[in-house]
Amino acid sequence: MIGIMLSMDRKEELLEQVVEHVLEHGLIGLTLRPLAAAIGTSDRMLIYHFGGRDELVAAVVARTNELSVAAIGALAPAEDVRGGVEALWRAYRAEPLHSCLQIYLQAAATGLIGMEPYRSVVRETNELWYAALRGYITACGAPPERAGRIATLVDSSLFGFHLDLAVDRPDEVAAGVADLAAAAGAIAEDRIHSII
Amino acid sequence: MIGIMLSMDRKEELLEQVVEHVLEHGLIGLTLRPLAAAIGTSDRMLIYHFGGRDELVAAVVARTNELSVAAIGALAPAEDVRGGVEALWRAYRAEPLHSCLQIYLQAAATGLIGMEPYRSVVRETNELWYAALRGYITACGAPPERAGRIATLVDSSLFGFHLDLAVDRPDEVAAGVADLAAAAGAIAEDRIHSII
DNA sequence: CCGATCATGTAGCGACTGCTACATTTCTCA
DNA sequence: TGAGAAATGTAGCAGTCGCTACATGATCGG
Repeated sequence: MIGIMLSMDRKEELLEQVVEHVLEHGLIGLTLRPLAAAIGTSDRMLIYHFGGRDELVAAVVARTNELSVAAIGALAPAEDVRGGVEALWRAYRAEPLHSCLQIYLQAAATGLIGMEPYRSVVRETNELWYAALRGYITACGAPPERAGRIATLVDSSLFGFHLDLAVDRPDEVAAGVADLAAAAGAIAEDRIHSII
Repeated sequence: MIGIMLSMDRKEELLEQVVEHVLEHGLIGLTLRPLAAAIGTSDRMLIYHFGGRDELVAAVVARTNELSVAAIGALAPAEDVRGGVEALWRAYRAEPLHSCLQIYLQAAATGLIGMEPYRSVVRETNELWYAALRGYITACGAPPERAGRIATLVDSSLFGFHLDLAVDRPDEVAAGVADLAAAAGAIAEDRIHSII
């Protein structure tokens, strides 16, 4: 029993180190031997504890998603939806969310072409992440019947901004986020008709 | 001279086949031998004509971006910006833009972790793509002084929707696009203050 | 028709991949 | 304390990677 407990601890300890390494060096092109050497173990042990590369990758993606969800959970609700969107955007640009979203991006891009286990694990993480985002939007005062609609708009757009910001145009994105926040606020307060 | 012409034609011919294969099977994990076998040549010849795997990948990303820009260029301008955003969204979901954007996503995700040639070629394609999008927004009646702001908002958000649509929630995205189109229209007509 | 350049086939190199067989050490618990 | 399980080290397997040396067709201008 204690042996099992200890082995679980060892696996958990390895996972934390692997996640730390992946957050810094990326998920695409990850291979066992360089990874193992970087965290002071061997490919032999990674396979022993996780069962194979696929399971290790799935565990990493799931864990980084947990970190993302926890980061949203730790975010203090803003006064209104518009302030919430801006607070979300600040969180997107800070750690740990910034690096976690990059991992998600790499997993999603790989999963889009059907590669497992990326495809499956990304689908699973999406539900948890979307629920967390919808919860935060609701906590910011969005009416529950429109929280899902707002969360979808904000989720997609902020992720697009995140990618654009990382790739190019670091300045012009700010205005876009402000516009998005204004639109989300208008939807929340049912003033969306004024812009339609 | 004719020999050179023929060799250029051969390289171009190979590139078209490679792009066709990549559009279908993805960019991440692309390797020379299976690719060559699929299009009826050998890794030896791909390296001979392109110089190496990196140059081949860069050529593929640049070419798919050209296809994307051409698709935007072939898009008839809408009556207003709001209609333009919805027309863009329809184009995003149809070929060839749908597959081209998936290639861009994979290249961007790989370039984000610093891997060359992805990082460099994605940066180069971004400028052409952004210019094409801004041009279309302008053609739809956006005032030039706000076309860049609108294009950034629309580009980031629609790409986020594209990713979300491919991964999950195919239904709930429609309302988000409509909201985005409304917001873009409001910005274009300087009615954005009404929602701020 | 001949030399030269281009194009392609053949074979293989060294490195790396995930993974495994086997032996060994370390630890736990009766 | 000793038996058994868990954890780890060592060595290597079969496969794939990008790439290249070498030889051979193919095609051209002179």
